[in-house]
Amino acid sequence: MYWSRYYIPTLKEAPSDAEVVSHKLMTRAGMIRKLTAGVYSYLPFGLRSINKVAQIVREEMDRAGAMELMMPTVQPGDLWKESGRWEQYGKELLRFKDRHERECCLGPTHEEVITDLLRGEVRSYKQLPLNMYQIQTKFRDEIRPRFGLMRGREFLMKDAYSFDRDDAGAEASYRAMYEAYKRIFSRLALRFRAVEADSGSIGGSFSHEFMVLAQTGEDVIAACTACDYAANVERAEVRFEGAPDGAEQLPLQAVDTPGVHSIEEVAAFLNVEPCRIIKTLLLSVDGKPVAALVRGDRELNPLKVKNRLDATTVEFATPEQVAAWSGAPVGFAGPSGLGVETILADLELQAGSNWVAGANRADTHNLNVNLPRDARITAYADLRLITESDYCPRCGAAIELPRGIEVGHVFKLGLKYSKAMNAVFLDENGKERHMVMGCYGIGVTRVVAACIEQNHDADGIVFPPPVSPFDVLLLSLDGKSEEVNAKAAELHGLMAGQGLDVLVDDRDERPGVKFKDADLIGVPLQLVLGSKSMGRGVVEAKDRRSGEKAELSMENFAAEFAAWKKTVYAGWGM
RNA sequence: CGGAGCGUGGCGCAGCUUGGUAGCGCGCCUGCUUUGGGAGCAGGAUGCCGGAGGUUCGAAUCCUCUCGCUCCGACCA
Repeated sequence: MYWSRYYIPTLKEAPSDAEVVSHKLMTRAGMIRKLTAGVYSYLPFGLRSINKVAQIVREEMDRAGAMELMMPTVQPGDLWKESGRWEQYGKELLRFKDRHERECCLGPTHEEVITDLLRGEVRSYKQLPLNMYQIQTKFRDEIRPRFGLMRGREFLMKDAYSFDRDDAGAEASYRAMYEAYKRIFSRLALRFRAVEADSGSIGGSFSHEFMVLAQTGEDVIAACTACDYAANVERAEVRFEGAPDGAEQLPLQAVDTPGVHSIEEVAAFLNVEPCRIIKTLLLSVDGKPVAALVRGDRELNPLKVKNRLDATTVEFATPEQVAAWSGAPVGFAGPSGLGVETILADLELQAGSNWVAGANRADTHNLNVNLPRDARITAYADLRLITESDYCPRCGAAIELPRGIEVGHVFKLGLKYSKAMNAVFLDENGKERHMVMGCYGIGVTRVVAACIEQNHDADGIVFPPPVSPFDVLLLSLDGKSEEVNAKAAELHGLMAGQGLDVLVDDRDERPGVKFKDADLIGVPLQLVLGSKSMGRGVVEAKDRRSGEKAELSMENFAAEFAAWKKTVYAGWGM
């Protein structure tokens, strides 16, 4: 490919609405253009990268025994009513009516369609297991699209669905996908981690997320420094095995704390450490009041409350609810005498004594609160967010909290959809049974964005070779020289003959422009051909990642290029 | 959804406070020179100043409405 006939509209400046580095660089490198909030056109250069990722995904899905199909983007509302998600899914589901006033939606995911498809086809256990996938445009009307391709409304996703006879089969399908995902992200030369995750709104019991590690990630991972335990902090277990401190229980004492609301204010006013205070969070769990107690220096993980109570919604109480339930304004709720039926306390609170807590009365706190004596605790449970000072729940080693970008998610769906939509088959005994399902997603366009978040420098994108739109960028300086042009064509043909995608920058531009653009667009292997180096019989080579330069002799180019390429790829762990 | 901000040639911005008929840098086109890390000179093209309404002799500028975009928040006991 010759740049003079290709379209890569590079920009010196990023548009002012681009905030994150992948969005800026993808725009500047001529990969994408925004059409409207969260919706992008993929330009030729960007699409090549997307297609490279998609191809690797495809190969590994096929290898794992999944079959590619393609389902519709426009889906009938009736199907979603059948699964119950027409009501559940909320505004992210873009709904509209067709000319016959029939309710429709744009597919944010395809459980309903695939379940509907296979329930009409699969009759016998002999036809199972099945795993089908597609690589297709999804639309999710996000509350707030942002970060370019990282959280768009329209994006390209690979979604796979497995159907099995029983739990053991479903487990095998899940493991196969988990392994396929590890292969995929390894092949893409990304630094990633598979983490335990909450299963979220799609449903199912547990799941794993695949996180591309990057400082700019929206998710925080709790990762063990010793074993391979890793979990989304939303899910990460916190072990507490401390014994009661055995201190003498002092009498409960109310003190005036006028206008003292927050933990920091209480700590300062009463001159106690935040870790000696009980934070009482009032929550509305499926509309009912629940109190959750954690140590003052800790943060509640609402998801743990949700899972503990097997609830569907957990929200922080409004100031009005706080007043009604605790009998005091916000800032003075406490466990003793609290008129809320369900009071959960974090494990850490079981061990301590003589706590400071709100008194459920305006401008008043209690000293020497001892939970067994002064409060009615429904249950002690792991309720809080993990911190860097906690230890691995598996092996006890130190925990670190790197950030990541979720690029893949594997779920066990169980019978959720097969029951709701009556997807059944006949087993060996002629008995009707529900298919056991799993679903597995990879955000293809997000993989490209996440890849750039992870791999860039001050000059631009630093593509890992498997994700790069082209394998080699050959800068042809001195484009007016017949000799240089002929040599460029020769090298292009030679490398293309090795199966490489080669881009030759033959534009009528000054060398500086070409160098800058080369670094910006991030092709991993850069070759420079100009009168100067030609005179010495060499081609200059630069590893975009390390910046290291080499010289390849023209006489022995094929061999020297192959060797150089190998060392560059080795730097990527390939 | 709540809060804040921004819409002016392709991109980045100034002009708006104090109304007088639009400007800068980059990019683009032509020519000459230049050619190893975003060249120089000369010439040139490109704006319904987001849209609608209003005030005014006159609106990019003031007022009202509207559309679009961006950011922040949704951990507070």
